[in-house]
Amino acid sequence: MELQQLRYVCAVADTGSFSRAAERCQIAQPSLSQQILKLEEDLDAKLFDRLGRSIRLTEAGRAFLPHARSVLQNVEAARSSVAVQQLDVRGSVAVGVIPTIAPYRMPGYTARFTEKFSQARMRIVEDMTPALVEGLRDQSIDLAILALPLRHKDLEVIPLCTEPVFAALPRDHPRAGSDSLSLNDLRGEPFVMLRDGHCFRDLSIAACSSARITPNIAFESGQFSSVLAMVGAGVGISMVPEMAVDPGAACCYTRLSDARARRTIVLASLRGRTFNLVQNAFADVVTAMEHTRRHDLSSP
Amino acid sequence: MELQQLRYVCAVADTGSFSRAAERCQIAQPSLSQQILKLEEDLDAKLFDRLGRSIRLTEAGRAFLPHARSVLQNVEAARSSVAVQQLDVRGSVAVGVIPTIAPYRMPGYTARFTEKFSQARMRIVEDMTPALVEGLRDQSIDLAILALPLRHKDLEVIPLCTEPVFAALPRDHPRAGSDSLSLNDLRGEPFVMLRDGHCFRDLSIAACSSARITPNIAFESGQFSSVLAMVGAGVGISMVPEMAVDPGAACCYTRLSDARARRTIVLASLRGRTFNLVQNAFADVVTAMEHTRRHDLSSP
DNA sequence: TACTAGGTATAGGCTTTATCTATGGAACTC
DNA sequence: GAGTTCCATAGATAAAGCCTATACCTAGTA
Repeated sequence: MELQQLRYVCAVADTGSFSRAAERCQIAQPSLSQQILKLEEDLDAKLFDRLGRSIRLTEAGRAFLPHARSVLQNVEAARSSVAVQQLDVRGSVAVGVIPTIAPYRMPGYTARFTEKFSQARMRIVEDMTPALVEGLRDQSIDLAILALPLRHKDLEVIPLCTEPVFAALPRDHPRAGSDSLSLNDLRGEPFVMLRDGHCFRDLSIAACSSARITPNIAFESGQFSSVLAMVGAGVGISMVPEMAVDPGAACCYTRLSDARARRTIVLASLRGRTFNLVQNAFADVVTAMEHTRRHDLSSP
Repeated sequence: MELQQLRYVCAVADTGSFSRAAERCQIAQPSLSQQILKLEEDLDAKLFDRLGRSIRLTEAGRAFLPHARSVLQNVEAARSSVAVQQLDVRGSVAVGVIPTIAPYRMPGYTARFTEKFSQARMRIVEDMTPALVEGLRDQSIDLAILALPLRHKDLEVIPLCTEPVFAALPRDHPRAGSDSLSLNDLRGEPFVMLRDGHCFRDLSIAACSSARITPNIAFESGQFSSVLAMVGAGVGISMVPEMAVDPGAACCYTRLSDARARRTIVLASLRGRTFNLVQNAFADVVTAMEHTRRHDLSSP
């Protein structure tokens, strides 16, 4: 049984004639005849009585016809369900973001995105990198904004920006106000760091390692605002990415010259995944905003 | 979109793998891959994400899948609706019969038929030939039992029996008790005849014409029982087919030797029509019973 | 790193089949 | 009785489905 055959049956039932049905179906009459015969053979039942000039449904035909119509309607429903889904601006997107980016970027992303897609359902998950990677894999989140390095080959990343890392020093620190600073200059200082699990902690420690420093960690916190507060209180020094630099905190910031003192933010997704309209749009917003930011910074 | 493609999609969704789906569908994996790709192209949407080893439905796929399953179920429903209809012993049959046969044969037919098909719905229409022919054409009746001649090329007839015609004479008629009689012997007698419209009236008049008689019609009635009663009362003579011969009536019967004095009963149906199980069974019962009757009459 | 295994996409050939044109045959019309 | 209409049949052609072989990719492993 083929869908074409069902279309032909319906056409014959509607027009009451093989010839007119063939015309409506845009095929030659013998082709339609053959397909009807083939279907009848397949079903082992005649569907039409050929009574000279007129064609009439047999009882089997009357039993079959509503099902045939139903199948064809269903096929159209299947087709349009996909089309609607493809264009649906009410789709949903789940975005993961690490805590050391979330407060600085997500408000801007979501505001811009919601302007254009007010009907979309958006879910934001703030968690650390391993949880987000897992989320991408099990598709509980669609996109993630996080920092390199990422050594998962099943993920696809789009670079968003690379930002310098700044040393955060108490205002009364001897090096406060320096034009330039490297980690080597901070050897032996007590460090305030993010808690274990934060990728920026790993980045910081890796940068220290490159500078042959084993940091002496005096305090740990889960967020930069606490870190900066502790630095301002003189507990130690720290490193923060540019976006976390807060002039309101009682710290001095100096850009670190170390090659490793850079953080690259990326938009990550599962390699090979397909996205809906809303998900693609969110990704577009994020990349466009970061592109604009680079442009704004470099031009003036 | 083809039904095969829908089967493949369901198989992939069920097994989570193109290879296993191909195995289940009894085809080579590339063939299945091609068909899925073709469908995706047709729908202009990816249905599956190929993520290395595992396959997952996209959102479009999730939207599409239930419709695909529904279509396939519907196709099966269509197929089985025909199969059930073909085998349904609860089908219906409408049988037309002319009044000059009905009382003599229908009781036997229906009794035998109902024995085997107690669940069938049977409708019996007793009317004269033109109405029955019209009924066959508009399919308000499926089969008709009537007498030749029938010169409608759109009808198909199966002969059931050919019976002699008897002269019915009052018991005190001079020719009553004759071994042999022809219409010529009855020239000038007053005739009792069926009313206009009955085909046996036409047959009777045609037989008279062949014998060069223009019957003088003294009385007309709608049924043989009245005819015979009038004959017995001496109103006139008449002609009746063998099955109408009633020893209980006050008549003498003598077989007419005229070549035209014969009635052929047939089972008629619309040429090219298709019958359900019950209709075929009724036709079988009728022909079998008439065949048996001929056999019973000829053998002893 | 290289190699194997598991899985999908691509390429090329073969076979089936849906469609076409031309024609036959039956029934209806003028 | 010729012409028309309509469905079925026959033979040819072109498309499409399926096959085998193979390339390609990822993941796991020596």
